Amino acid sequence: MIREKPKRFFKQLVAGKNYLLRRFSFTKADRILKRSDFLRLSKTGKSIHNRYFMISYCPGCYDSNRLGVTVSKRVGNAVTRNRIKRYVREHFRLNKHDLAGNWDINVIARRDAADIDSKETNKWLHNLYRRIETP
RNA sequence: AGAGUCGUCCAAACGAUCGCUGGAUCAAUUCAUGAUCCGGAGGAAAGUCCGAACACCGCAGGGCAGGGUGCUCCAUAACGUGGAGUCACGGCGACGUGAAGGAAAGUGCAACAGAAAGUAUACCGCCUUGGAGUGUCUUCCCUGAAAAGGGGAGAUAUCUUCAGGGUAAGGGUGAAACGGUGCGGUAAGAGCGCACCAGUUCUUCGGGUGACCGGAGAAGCUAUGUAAACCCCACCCGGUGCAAGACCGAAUAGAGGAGCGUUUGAGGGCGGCCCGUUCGAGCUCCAGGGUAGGUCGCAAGAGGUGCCGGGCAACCGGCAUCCACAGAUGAAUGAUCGUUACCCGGUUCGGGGUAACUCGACCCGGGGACAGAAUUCGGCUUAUGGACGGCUCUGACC
RNA sequence: CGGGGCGUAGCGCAGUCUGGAAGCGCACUUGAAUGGGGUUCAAGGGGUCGGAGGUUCAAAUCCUCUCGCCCCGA
Repeated sequence: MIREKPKRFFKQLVAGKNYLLRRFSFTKADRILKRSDFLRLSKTGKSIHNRYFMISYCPGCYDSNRLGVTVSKRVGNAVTRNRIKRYVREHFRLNKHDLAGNWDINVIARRDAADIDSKETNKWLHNLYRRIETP
C-alpha cells in the first residue's frame, strides 16, 4: 500500500500533465488523409487567400479541426516544399485550440511562400485563421 | 609567395521544452490508446543515363528484323563501370582528353571558290606533226629611166589560227589537289630512273598474354576525307515493371441460381404487437466476379572496419570484430530558445613596422552551400560549401 | 516508375529527317502618297538558333551531357 501510493500518484500526475499537453499534439486524427476529402473541400468549401497562402475550408464530420496541406511542384523543389509544410503544420499544432468549431481546412501554398521564414509564415497564417471564425 | 594539377576527408556540435514516425515489451488485449526502451535522410538521397537482384507474363531450338557496345588484358553478379597498359592529341610540366574496329566489300556526300573534288580526265599552259594566213629572206617573171609596184616558187619564224598527237612539271582557289626535296632524263614531261626522307603492304627476327613496340629486307605500292552518313565485322540483349505481384474485401448497381409472391396480395408506412387502413410488384437467401479501401511485398548482407596472404592495381581469399543499420504512403526525420566553435564586416586596445600593412584580444552585427529516402543494390552524370595532403611550373632569398 | 514533345528576331512559326550564306507573317524605324490620320507602296534595323562539350573542312541540323516548360500512361 505504502509502496504503491507514490507510483499511482505519479501516474496520475503524468496522465494529467499529458492531458494538459495534448492540446499541442498533432496525430493522424488531426489531418485530412484521403483524396476524396480534398476533392470535397475544393468543390464545396469556401476559400480565402492572401499573397502567400490560400485556405479552403468547410465544416467537417469529426469533433475537431483537421488540417491538410497542399504545396504543388510549382512552388519549389522538394526541400522547399517540405519546409513550407512543416511550418504550416507547426503553426496549426500550436494554435488549433484557439480555433473554434470542427473545420476541415486545406492550406494551399502559393509561389511566394517559398521566400518567407517561419515567423512570417505564422503571421500570415494567423491572419487567415482569424478570418475563418469571423467571415 | 603566386599559378596550376591530382587525391583524401567532413557535411557544425551540445543542452532544454514542445512535437512527428518505425520496432520491441508492458498495460486482461486483436484493433485503438497510453507508458518505457531502442532507431529515424545524403554525398550526391537529385537527374533517371546504364547494369543487376526480385516479381509476373512468354519461351523446344535456330535465324531475320530492331537496339546497344566497339584499342588490349584483367576485375566484377553484371555494366556503357573500374584497374593496369598501348596508341593519338593537348599542355613547358605535374597531368588531362579520347564512341580509339573496318574507307584495300559496296553505296552516298564534299556548299562557295577552283581547270579539276576522287573514275582520273576535259580546260589553260608546255612540246610536237600537218594545213592555212602573215612577216622576213633568196630567186625568177612582168611594168618602169630609177625609186618602187604586182605575180610565182622555195626557205624560215620568240607571229596568228585550225586539226591531230604527247604530257600531267606549272594553274588567283580551297579544309583537302593523287608522296616531298635534289640530280639525271626528255621534244616537252612524268617514280620514268637514282639518292635521301615520309607512309603503305608483305616477309622475317627479337620483346610482350595482348593492343603494340624495336630491328632487317623486299615491292615504286603512294591508295583523299567522312562510318557521332547508310553499311560491313565481332560481341551482347525475350517483354514489362513494386501502381511488379499475392491476399482480404464494404456499400450501391447489374448479371446468375433457389424460394415466396403479382385482385387467393410478397413486402413496406401509420412510435411496440394484433385488428384495421393505406401504398401496390417485387421481396428474401445463396455462391461468385469485381470497385473503393486495407494487409503483405517492405527492410540483416553482392555489408562496414582491422589484420594476414595473392595481385602493379581494380579486386579476390582467409581470420577476427562491429552493427543488426530509416521505412513514410496527402507522404515522418522538425520547430523554438540558449551556449560553444567556424567565416565575414566594423569599433576599441596591445605588439611589430617610417608607412602601406600584419598578428593577437574584447565587444557589436551578419552568415553557413547543394539538396529530402519512396522496392533494393552497383555505377555514371550533374549541383555544391569547406579542410588537409602529394606533385608540377614561375619568381625571390639563403 | 515509364513514355513523348517543345525551346530559332519583341510575338507566332518554317528551316533539323537528307550538315554548306539564317528565313516568313505581324510588330518596329525611315521615306513616299494625304491638309492630317488610317490603308497602300518602297527601303531598312533587329537573332550567342536554351546552355556546355564533341564529331566534321564546316553544326540551328549529327552525337553526349545539362537547363527550363508542357503533355500522356499505369
